[in-house]
This record gives sequence, C-alpha cells and structure tokens, in this order.
Amino acid sequence: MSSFGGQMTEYPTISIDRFDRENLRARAYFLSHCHKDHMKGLRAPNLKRRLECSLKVFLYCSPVTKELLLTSPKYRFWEKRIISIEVETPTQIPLIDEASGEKEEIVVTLLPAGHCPGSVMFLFQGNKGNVLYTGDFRLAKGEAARMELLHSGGRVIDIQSVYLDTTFCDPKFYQIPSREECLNGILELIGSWITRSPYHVVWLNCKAAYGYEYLFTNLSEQFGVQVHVDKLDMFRNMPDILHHLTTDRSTQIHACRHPKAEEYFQWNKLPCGVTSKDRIPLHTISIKPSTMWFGERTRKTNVIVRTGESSYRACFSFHSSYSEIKDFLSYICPVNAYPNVIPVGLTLDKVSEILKPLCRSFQSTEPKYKPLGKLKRARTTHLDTEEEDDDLFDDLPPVPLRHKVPNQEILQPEVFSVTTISQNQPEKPRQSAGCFEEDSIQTSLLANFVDCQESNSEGEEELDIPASQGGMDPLTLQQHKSDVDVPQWEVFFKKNDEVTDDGLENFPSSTEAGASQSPKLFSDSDGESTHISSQNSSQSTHISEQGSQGWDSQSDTVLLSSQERNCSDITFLNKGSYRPRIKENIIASPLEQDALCPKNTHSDLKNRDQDVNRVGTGEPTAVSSGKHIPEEKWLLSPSTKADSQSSSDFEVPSTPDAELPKQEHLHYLYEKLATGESVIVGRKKKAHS
DNA sequence: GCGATCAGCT
DNA sequence: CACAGCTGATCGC
Repeated sequence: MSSFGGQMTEYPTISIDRFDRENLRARAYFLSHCHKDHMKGLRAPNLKRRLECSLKVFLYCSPVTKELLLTSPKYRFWEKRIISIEVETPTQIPLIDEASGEKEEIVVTLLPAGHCPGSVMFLFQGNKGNVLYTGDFRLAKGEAARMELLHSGGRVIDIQSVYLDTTFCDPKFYQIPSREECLNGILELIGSWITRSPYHVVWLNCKAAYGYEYLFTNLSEQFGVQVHVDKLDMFRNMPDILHHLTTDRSTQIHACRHPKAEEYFQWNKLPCGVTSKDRIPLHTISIKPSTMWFGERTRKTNVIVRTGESSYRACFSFHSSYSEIKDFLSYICPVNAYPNVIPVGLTLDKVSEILKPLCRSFQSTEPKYKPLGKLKRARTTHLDTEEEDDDLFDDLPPVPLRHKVPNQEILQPEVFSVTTISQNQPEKPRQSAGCFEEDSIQTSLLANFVDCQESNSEGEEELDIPASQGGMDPLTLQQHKSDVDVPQWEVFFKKNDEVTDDGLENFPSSTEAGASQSPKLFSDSDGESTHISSQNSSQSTHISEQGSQGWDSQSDTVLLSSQERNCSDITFLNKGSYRPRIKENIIASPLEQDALCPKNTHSDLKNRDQDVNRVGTGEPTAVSSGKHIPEEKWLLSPSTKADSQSSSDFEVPSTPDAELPKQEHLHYLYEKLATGESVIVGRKKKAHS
C-alpha cells in the first residue's frame, strides 16, 4: 500500500495520489489509477471546499481513470474539474497560485503503468528537472526501454528523481512469473475444466479492485464465454472490456463476489447464488489469483497450485518483482529514487539501500570504468554482482534507441517480429527478424511449460492432494515437457535444483478422471506442444489485442465519447455487433485556452524526441485535443510484451555461480562499439557461446 | 449522521 | 500469505 505523501520535493506545488493534509494546498492534482489507497482524501469535505473556492485547480488523470472515477457517485462532484490527458502525449499544465497570481508551467506525460485499467506513471518536466512518479506499476524487464517518451536523442532522458512503486522491492520477491505465464496457466486450467461439460464452471475468487480485467477479457476471448461480474457499468464506454463481461449468471466463468462467497463455495454455490443449471448441479472449481514469487535460488513450482479438492491458487501480480524493479530503475538511472511503498518486513532504510546503488547519486561517488564512452550508463561493477554482469550483456550499446522502432512501423509484420526480441537490444537488421521471431515463438511456447518457483514459504503450506482426487491435471502435462528444445528454468537454476522437487506433489495427479476425461485441449498429448504453440501464437496476437484492452489499454482502452454512448449502449444491450471505437478526446478546455498548439498525431510520432526537447526548453507542447494516439500502436506493443516478456523472463539474472562475461565477449562488444557498429547480442546464451 | 482510524478478514 | 478493499467497532465532530 502506498505511503507516498503526495508531494515530490522538486515540484511541491502539485499533489499526486494523495489529497489530504498539506495536499489541500496543491495547485494541481494527479491521480495515477483508481485504487482506493491512491485516492486518500479525494472525496473529503475539505477538498470539496477547496475546489469550490479555487476554480483553477484541476485533477489530471488518464481518460480511463476519469471514466472509472466518475462512475462512482461519490466522486461525481469532480466531473467538471477533471482533465483527462491521453497517454504518451506531453502536455503543458499551468500551475497557478491563486493568492499571488504566480504562475509556473510544467509538462506532464502519462506513461502506461500496466497495473490496472487506466493506470499510468507521470513524467514531469519543468524548471526543477525531470521527475518520474511511477504510481503502482508492473512492467516486464526492458519495457522502459520501449517507452519512446522516456528517451531523447537516442538516450534515456536525464531524470532527477523517481518516486517508485516498491511494493515488491525485496529480494525475496526476486521473480514473479510473467503476466503471460500466469495467464497461460490460468487459461489451461480453466480450459481443461469448462470444456468437460456445460455444468463445469469456474469461480475466479478476485478481490474487489480493478486489475483483473485483462484476465477476464482473455478468458472470454479464448473460450467464447463472458465472465459473470456484479457490476459492469463502469466499463460502459469501454466496449473492449465490456464485451467480455456479463451480469447474466448462466455462464461458465464467474468473477462475482459475495461476503460469504467462501462459505457458499463449500456448498457448491457460486457467489451469485447459482448452484445448478437445468436442474443439474454444477461442478465448480475456484481459482484465487494471488501473488506467487520465488527468490533467486529457490526451488520451482507451478504458476497454478492446487490448494484443495477443487480450489486453486493462480499466480497473478499487479506489481513488478524485485528484479523487474531493479531492471526498470537501473535503466532509468535517476539521480535519486524514493520508495512509495515500504514492503512488509522492510524499513525505509533497507529499501533505500536497495535503491541507492541503482542511482547516480550513489554511483557518482564510486569510481567509474568507462572504456568506450557510455555503456548505457556508468555503473559500479561491484554492486550486485551477478545481476550487473548480466546487465552488461543485456543493455548493450548506447545506440539502441536510435533504432527504436517507431510506433507506426510496428504495424509492419517484419518489424513486429523484431519487436519481440529482448528489449535493450539494438534491433538492427531487419533480416534477423525471422530468427528472432522463431526465438520468440519458442519462448512463448515455453511459457506454457515453465514451472515457476515459489519461495513463499520454505515449508510446504499448500495442501497435499491425494493422488486419487478427482479432477483434471493440465499442470502435470507441463511437467512433462522438460526436454523441449528451448531454454528452461532448469538451465538457470540447475545448481539449486537438487532440492527435492516436491512441487509436483501439489498438483492433482492426472490419474483417474483427469486421464479418462482428459479435456480436449490436452487430449493430443504428443501434439500438444504444437497445439499449444499455435494456441500461443494466436494468443500472442490475441493478447496484443487484449493488451490494449486489458492493462495497457487502461490507458488505451477504447473509450466511447459521450456522443457515441447511446448508440453503444444499444449495441451492448443487443449484445450483437460489438465494434471497438476510438474515443474522441474529451480533454477539457483550460489547456486549449492556454493557446497550446495541438499537433498532428503523425508528426507527433515522428518528432517525439523533438517534442520532448522542446518541452525541455519550455516551448509550447502538444495538447491532446481532438486527436488520439493511434490505437494500433498499443494494440501491437502488448504482443511485443507478450513475447519479449516471456523471453526476457528466461534471462533470469544469473545465480551466484553463473558464469561471468568472458573476456572475449567483452572484447567483441567493445570492438564493435568502438567502430560504431551496432551490436546484436541475441539470447544471452548466444553471446556466451 | 458522517468521517477517520483501526482490527479483522479475506 | 503478501495485490486491495470491505466490514464493523469506536471515537470525535
């Protein structure tokens, strides 16, 4: 839970995600996403009063967050005072002190945070330098490198301070399985259940919060079954989410809630009260999304864990893991980093100690070794031993950003596949696309087989299910694929694997029912890798679409403008023709009054760097009026994520006894760099070979 | 009656 | 077990 006070030292006149106490004097407010712990004071009488007196104070957030917020009657009084800003659109905001009339300008850019629908990070650029407030975020390794607006002139912009989501900034959360792995695990489990009969249903035991939508949309898309939820009016203008939800209880996938849900479940009753269909009792399993993590050297387990006769836990995380945080921070390399959250069991000092080595404020006091100019950014090598070495290989030369794929280009298939390479790698040759593509298919395929590790507790906390238990066992299948010809977790963890792999025992045996009623999805046990792989590649594309609806889309979720609403409501009611729409920008006028010049989207994309630079020099910047970020851009990139995340997940930072970069390789790299060639280092393994 | 805070429980 | 949020009790305004 966020313990950020609301203010950043550089720009103390604005408040983010906190609206009480000293924040009552802010000149502008920002909301990163619609979770209650980031909305403290947002509907308090004090702030209400403030709004009534100070007519120039506004709340800035993403269009999706605005929509979600205003759906709640309690926050409706904000209606006229919220200004939504499109994601990835640098926008200048006036900060006016109404008492003195003093005015200051700041440029803010919203970057997708991957935490829940509408969630963003805020990049502020003004006279005190650039600061990044991440809000809550989950970004896969290397995703920062793909954020155009964090770069300028081919490099990461100079960031003074980062205010960071440190929820899992503790080595014990070293790795959390990627979104795709988790999703695939859940898809397999559900698929193997609900395909058995129309009376086999699943209850997703989700918490009352935004963030599961991408799960729902993917499930719905995959199985053609809408997910039953209690409420969906908040999505009324987001057809790409709405389309996958229903309030009709006669579906096979439920995410409805009830205070006594657990009790109901014991009695084979869904939270919505349903127990049967056509007078035939339902067979129900529950799946509880929970964060599973594993440390650097702990034994592995699956992304799905059986916890009872018909209960499962499925890995799911809204927040970046320790290594994802470190990857992010070391890429950004700010002067300072401040934690927004103190992880349970840690202290502020401890977290700061972890963050410090990744910041310039620390590194500048350390000797630097810069043989050939900038290798990303100078860093101390003695720090986190293995991992840093790892990074040395990962984020190669200073060039990559020059080669960053312009967003429009992403549309081209060839480039598309290029984007699936591991981030931080300079994507030079188009022709290598094919090979990388293959790579990425393999890895995404792999995602299906991978067993993840869990170190949540050393003792085995989960129930041991007797092998005679009824029920399928898609997971056991995964266990069989250990010799697939792709990198495996084992490769990276071998040394530690002598530990008995009793993880298996957590899973239902595939004996009885499972074997005989083996769900369609898994029936062709030998062809299954083919099967799954094709499923997966379609899934990729598919995830990409979902992505734009699911988490990224939160920023990009297709929103309907008010003019479109009536129409869309009807289509929704008819459940007939669902067609994604692009939202009109409903940005408010104050900015326009400030005579900022709207730019055309394409030039926007082409001139990103310039935009940022201009922003930096205080010149007018874009206001996102009357335009939108092309949908395709983010429709595609999530798939990028899908694949590259899977792949990057296998670039697990080395374990202590992993090999260090060899002299020859460093030479090779340095030579290339020296001659100005761009260097491609494929899988790390290739680099090592 | 409402809000803030805390304990307890998912 | 770990995400975020609800409920209910208590206290103060």
